[in-house]
Amino acid sequence: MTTLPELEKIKRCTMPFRELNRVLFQLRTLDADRVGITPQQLMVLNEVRNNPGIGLDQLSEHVQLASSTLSGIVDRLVKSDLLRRERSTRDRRQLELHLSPSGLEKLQEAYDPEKSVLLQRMAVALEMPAQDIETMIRIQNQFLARLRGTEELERT
Amino acid sequence: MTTLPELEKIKRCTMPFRELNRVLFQLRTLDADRVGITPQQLMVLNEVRNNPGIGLDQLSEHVQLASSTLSGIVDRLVKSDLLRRERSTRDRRQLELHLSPSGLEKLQEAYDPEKSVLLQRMAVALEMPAQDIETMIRIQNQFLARLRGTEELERT
DNA sequence: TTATAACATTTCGTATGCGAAACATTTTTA
DNA sequence: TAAAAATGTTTCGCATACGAAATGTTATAA
Repeated sequence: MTTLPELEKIKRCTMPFRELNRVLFQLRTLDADRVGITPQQLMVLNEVRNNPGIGLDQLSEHVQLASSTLSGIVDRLVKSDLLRRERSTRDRRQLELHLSPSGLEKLQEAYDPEKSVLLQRMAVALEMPAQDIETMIRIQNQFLARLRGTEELERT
Repeated sequence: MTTLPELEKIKRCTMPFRELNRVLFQLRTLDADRVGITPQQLMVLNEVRNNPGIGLDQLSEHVQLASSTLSGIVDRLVKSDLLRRERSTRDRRQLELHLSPSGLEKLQEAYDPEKSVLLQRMAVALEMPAQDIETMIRIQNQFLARLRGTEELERT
C-alpha cells in the first residue's frame, strides 16, 4: 500500500491545483452573476470572442471541458441569443460559433476592467516576477507531461 | 477593455491548472471504474481514511468541494455501505465520518500500488527534482494568495 | 465505386457542483 | 436568562460534467 507520507506528498502537490480552480470559479462567478449568466457560460463567451468561428472540438481543448458538456452550454447560450451557431459549409460536421451582438455586450459588461473582480485579481497575480510565473508554468507542464505519460515529449 | 495579450497571459497561466485537474480526474476515474465507484467517491473515501472522524466542514477544506456537494456524495457512500456517518456526542451539529470495512477494502483495491494508474503516474511525476516541485508549490501558493487578495499573509 | 473507419456533434443517464435557504444546535451577546 | 449570532449539515433548484452511444458527415481503404 502506498505509504501515508507518499499520499501526503501527492495531496500537497495537487491541492494548489484544486484550490486555484475553485478560486477562479468563484471570481468568475462574481462577474457572471452581475450580468446574469453562469461562470462557465462567461468562460465560453470569452473563448468564442477570442476565437471567432471555433468549433466544439477546438473549444473543448481551449477550456478543458468535454464536448458533451460544451454542447449543452452552447445550446443554452444560443437559446439566450448570446451565441450564434452555424454549420461550416466546408464540413457540415463542424460548428462555427460566433458571439451575437448581445453576447459581446454581455461579455464586455462582465469583463469591464473597472468592475471585473476576476480581471483585477488576475492583474495583481500577474504582477509577480515574470520569471517566477515562467518557472511555475514550465514545471507545471513537466509535471503534467509525466502524469500523462508523455514526459519524453516535453524535454526541450 | 483588457487587451488581448493580457487575456492570453491569463489564459496561459490558468490552463495548466485546468489541465491538471482534468488529468487527475481522468486518472482517478480509471481506478474508480475498476472498483465500481466514481472518482469523487474515491477521493472522499481516501480523505476519510486519512482523517477518521472528520466532519463535512473539514472535509470540504481538504477536498475543495462545497459542503452541499459533499453532503450528497457522502449520502451515496453511506447508502452503498462504504462510509459510516455518525453524529458527534459533543456537538450534535457535527458529523463523524468513518470508513466501513467494505469501504476500506474498496479503497485498498482501487489504490493497490500495482494496479492504480493514478498512483503510478503520480510516482513518476514526483520523481521530478524535489527543488522543482517545491518551487512550483511555492509560486502557486503566492499566485493563489494574490488571487484571493490575501497576498500579505503569504509573504514570508 | 463501395465499404469501413474516423470525425464532430448531439443525446442520454447519472453524478456532481454550486449558492441560497432551511433546520437544528451551539456559542456569544445583551 | 433570553435573544441574537454563528456553526454544521441538509435540501432545493438549476447548471454543469462525464463517458457511452447514437447520428450524420467526411476521409480512407479495399
